Amino acid sequence: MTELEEYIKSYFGVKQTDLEHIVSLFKETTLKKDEYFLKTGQSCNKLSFIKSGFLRIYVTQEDKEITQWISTTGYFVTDLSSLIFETPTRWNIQALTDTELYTISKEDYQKIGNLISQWHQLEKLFIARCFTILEDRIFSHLSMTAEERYQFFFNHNKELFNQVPLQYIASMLGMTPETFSRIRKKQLS
Amino acid sequence: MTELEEYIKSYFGVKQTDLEHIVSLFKETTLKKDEYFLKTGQSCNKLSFIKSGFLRIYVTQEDKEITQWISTTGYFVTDLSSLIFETPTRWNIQALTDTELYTISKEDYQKIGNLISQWHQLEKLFIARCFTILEDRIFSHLSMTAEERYQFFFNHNKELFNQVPLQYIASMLGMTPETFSRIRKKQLS
DNA sequence: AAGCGCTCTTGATAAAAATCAAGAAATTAA
DNA sequence: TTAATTTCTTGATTTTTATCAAGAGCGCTT
Repeated sequence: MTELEEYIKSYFGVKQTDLEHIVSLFKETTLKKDEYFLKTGQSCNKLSFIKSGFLRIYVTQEDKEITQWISTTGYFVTDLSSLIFETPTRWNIQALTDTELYTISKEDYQKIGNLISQWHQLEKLFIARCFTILEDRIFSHLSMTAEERYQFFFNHNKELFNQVPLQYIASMLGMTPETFSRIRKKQLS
Repeated sequence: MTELEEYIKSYFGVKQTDLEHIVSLFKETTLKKDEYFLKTGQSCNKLSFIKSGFLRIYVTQEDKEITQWISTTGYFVTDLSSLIFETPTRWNIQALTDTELYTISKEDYQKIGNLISQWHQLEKLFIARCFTILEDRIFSHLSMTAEERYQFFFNHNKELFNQVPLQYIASMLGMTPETFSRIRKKQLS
């Protein structure tokens, strides 16, 4: 679980004994391609760190799917709102490829707070970071055209473009696959 | 400061002595119309609860202004990212009307954590709530047309429509004032 | 290798939204 | 109250994006 340790250490700088304790609560799990991590209506009862693979967060709305995000190696996946407030989730989270995860249950996750004094502080920082990412995303919708959103996302996530179906990236950027394809053609030439 | 007390009590359910302590750290402040709460590039060093009035959060970009949000009575105003990570803010926050606030400095705010054991836990919940709101907003951009966003926002924030310039609401919903005006005309008839 | 399903591309067309420009309407100031 | 300023509306036009439809490319399976 070196990657997970590295992540927690670098982001949260907890001391070694706490770090080991936290990491020990995560178990290795896997998902086969197309299996679900979470389904609409369920309450999210786990948090996972992605060791390898891709997961797509989406909803189905009137016969079409809207992809909210694609998560991959080195990031966490969960439904924060559902995990924290114990509400039913709106999202489906499905594996786009075979996926390896380090997973902690909600119960164990909640226990950490009792064992490590600064945990809520760290959690706060983690959620605040997620908040900041969303804030940037909203701003991109208020201030950029589809083409600009494409360009910006491409510059920051080149790898993704040859590893997952492009239609999902189109959706998460708020455009149709056709528009995505036309913009892409322009950028390539 | 009854409103502020009510808010903290109902959202965070802290015990009475803690509640009084927290509230005592807030000071009454005011802003005249058009004065700034925060300006682009500054580090946000305060958190305020709005007693009365309206504040607009916006940025200037290539000669035009993009409004990110309008905050009003009964809500908090700050730049969370800047407050927590001590980074320079991208936003301007300006009073749209004369405004009364209950304001706590970053220093005092940070002190609460040392004095009230569950504070970070409560902070976490607060930020998670903000996260959820942004998540909904992104989803509205991925799944709704300008007209649908108008309708949805109108249904949930009717009051705002006759209290602040509509161009700002247009901008925060991601459309031009002209488009906003045309949609509005349709909805009125 | 042929057939199937899925993804991506392309073209034609329609719809949505932005832009530009002018003028009302409403607010604020003199 | 009138003038000045700001905000909102309207129309004409352009640009952007979505929709619809068809076909190309590609990997899988058998």
